[in-house]
Amino acid sequence: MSRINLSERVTIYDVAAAAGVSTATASKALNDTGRMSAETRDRIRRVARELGFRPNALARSLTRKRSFTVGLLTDDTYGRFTLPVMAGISEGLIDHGVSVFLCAVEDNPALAKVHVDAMLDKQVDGIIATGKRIDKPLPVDLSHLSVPVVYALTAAPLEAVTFVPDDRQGAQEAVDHLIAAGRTKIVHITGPGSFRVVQERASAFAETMQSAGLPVSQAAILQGTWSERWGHEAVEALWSGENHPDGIFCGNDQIARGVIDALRERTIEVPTDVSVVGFDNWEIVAEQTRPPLTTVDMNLKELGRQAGQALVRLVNGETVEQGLWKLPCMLVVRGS
Amino acid sequence: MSRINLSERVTIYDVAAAAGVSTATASKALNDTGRMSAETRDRIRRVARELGFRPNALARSLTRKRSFTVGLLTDDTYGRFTLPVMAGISEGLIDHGVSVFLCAVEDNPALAKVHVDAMLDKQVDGIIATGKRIDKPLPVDLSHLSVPVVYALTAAPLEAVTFVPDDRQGAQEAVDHLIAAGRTKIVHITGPGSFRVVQERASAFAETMQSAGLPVSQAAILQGTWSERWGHEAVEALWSGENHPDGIFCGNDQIARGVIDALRERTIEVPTDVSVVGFDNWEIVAEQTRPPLTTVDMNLKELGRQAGQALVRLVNGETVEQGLWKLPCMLVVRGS
DNA sequence: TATTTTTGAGAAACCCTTTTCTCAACGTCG
DNA sequence: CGACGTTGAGAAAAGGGTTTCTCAAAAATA
Repeated sequence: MSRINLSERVTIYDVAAAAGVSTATASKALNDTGRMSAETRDRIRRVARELGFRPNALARSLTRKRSFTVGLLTDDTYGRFTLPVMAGISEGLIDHGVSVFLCAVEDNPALAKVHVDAMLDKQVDGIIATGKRIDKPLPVDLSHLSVPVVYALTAAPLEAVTFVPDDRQGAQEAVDHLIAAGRTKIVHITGPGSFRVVQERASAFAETMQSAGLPVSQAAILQGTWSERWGHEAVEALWSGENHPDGIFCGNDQIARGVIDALRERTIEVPTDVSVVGFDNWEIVAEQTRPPLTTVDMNLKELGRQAGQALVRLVNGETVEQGLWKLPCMLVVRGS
Repeated sequence: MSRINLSERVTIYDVAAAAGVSTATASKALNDTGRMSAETRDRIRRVARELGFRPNALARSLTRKRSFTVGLLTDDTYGRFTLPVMAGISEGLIDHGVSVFLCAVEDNPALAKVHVDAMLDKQVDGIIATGKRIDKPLPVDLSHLSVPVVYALTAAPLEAVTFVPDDRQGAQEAVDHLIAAGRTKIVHITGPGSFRVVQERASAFAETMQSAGLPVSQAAILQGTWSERWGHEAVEALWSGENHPDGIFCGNDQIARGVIDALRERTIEVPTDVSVVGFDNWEIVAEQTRPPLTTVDMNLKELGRQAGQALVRLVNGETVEQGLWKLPCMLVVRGS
């Protein structure tokens, strides 16, 4: 009945005792459930506030069978894409009172299993898997868990709920921007063909050119590495022949940086002679080029936020349409 | 006494029933506490394994008053330094069965408070604060919490336990490397003086030069921005006068990149004519320069790991020496 | 053989909150 | 004035473990 609380932490027993009611009544007052007079409710709330009562989430989770906690699995420890996604997830979920367990698993299946088991033991309500590439899965199978799973920026089973940037739409916006600027001889300098995003952006490039009635040969798509050096080399190659392009759509910002530098070395004016558009909006690169780089932003933070909210909906028993959610990219127009 | 378990999850009641013992005995068998015959203990364990029993960490934490969970607060959502630190923390703690709550707080004090309160409600055993600069604190005061706090790569109260890279030692190794390569006219091209790391690396540069008996004027330290462009400009400035340096220690890898590019434009050979050393070991930059960049690695992952382990010690009631722990940097020798 | 000690295991309390059920008091209606 | 619906609040169980205490049986000692 009455308990003596020796620890410093204020419990609902303390609140109930101070307000002269039972813990049942106190709980109902604080959660705005049950029936009681308005005065009682207010009094309990006031007492709770004065005592600085904060419910123990562990005990609450135990009865509610909801921990308001989710797990976030990532295989990326160095990349620049994961951090904004994770930040978006964290931000989007804290609004719902949900906390996020961070689990860095590298490419280690054993480590991944340890993390997943630990999360499950801690009764997470759901799991978000995220990574560095949309065409490589995490080193653990999450498809038969007892909790819902959402994927963001990583490879996933077909029937899963997955969020990725809309590379096609982003590429299309980039090319449309070049065309709108009056460019007609446009090439695409991009990364290794083994990346899915390279395929997507390249085919969107080709399609957009065609629908604009512009010629697009296979030679207009140059695959290399994700490096400034490759941007340099590609420009060398292009300008060693005749027929120079007047617009260049680059597969990422680093390549674009190399392209712009190479053009300047050749005293070709950007954007007067040639327009350049990048991809990623990696501000540390895009804002430092001369002129500043026009590029495509993938809205990764928003992507993370949406992934988090989708998971909350699943946890609440609502349905979320399965499959690939492609979130729009946004063209950031700067000076190039 | 006997309970019927309708949910799919296996509880200790199920184990106890299947083994024909009480939950008290089952608990003791599984935790290797209490007294019982070896046969009983083995039998209970075997049954638990067969049933796939995994204890509910929530229930366990409630009685043990240890949640095996810590909070990780960061104000960095884009930087490249935080992710390895976080990964190190996560890795170092999972070995102790500890999970990590990720909280991205930007520079928002209200958001930070929400996160801290949520963590405390969830009974975290401790908190790690991490950020992007060692001279800027997080937007929340963590100094009077009921749980221990450890700081990593962020500004902290003097009496706190804090982990940062040893910038002085790193700078010293860089300069020593240049001296060992026979360089005598060495300059330091670095970032804005408002950064503490700039001060530290610069003064270590000066001291190392002096102890080697080499002249070091104030003009040998050039402060600018953390950009390739500044590396370019600095080289322009240096080579516009007489008396060119034969060794350059750069404040970060981007500056070094700019320096190397500018030198190549002037057909100055690296490392034949001039040796260049960077700082950060940002592989995406350092491995792409021509030649690949010799640079200082801050061992951020290890730093995170140590911060996590220090927190575990504090949580266990062990003492950890207060103050600034400066963890050694490591020179990565490549081609420059 | 009688007494003490050790051993093995279970009953019950506890951790903190939520939730269902019960119940007295009160007001309303016929 | 008796039957009945409301209202306000509490008792108790539940959630899944851990831990302290108790106690009978077995073993050791006298």
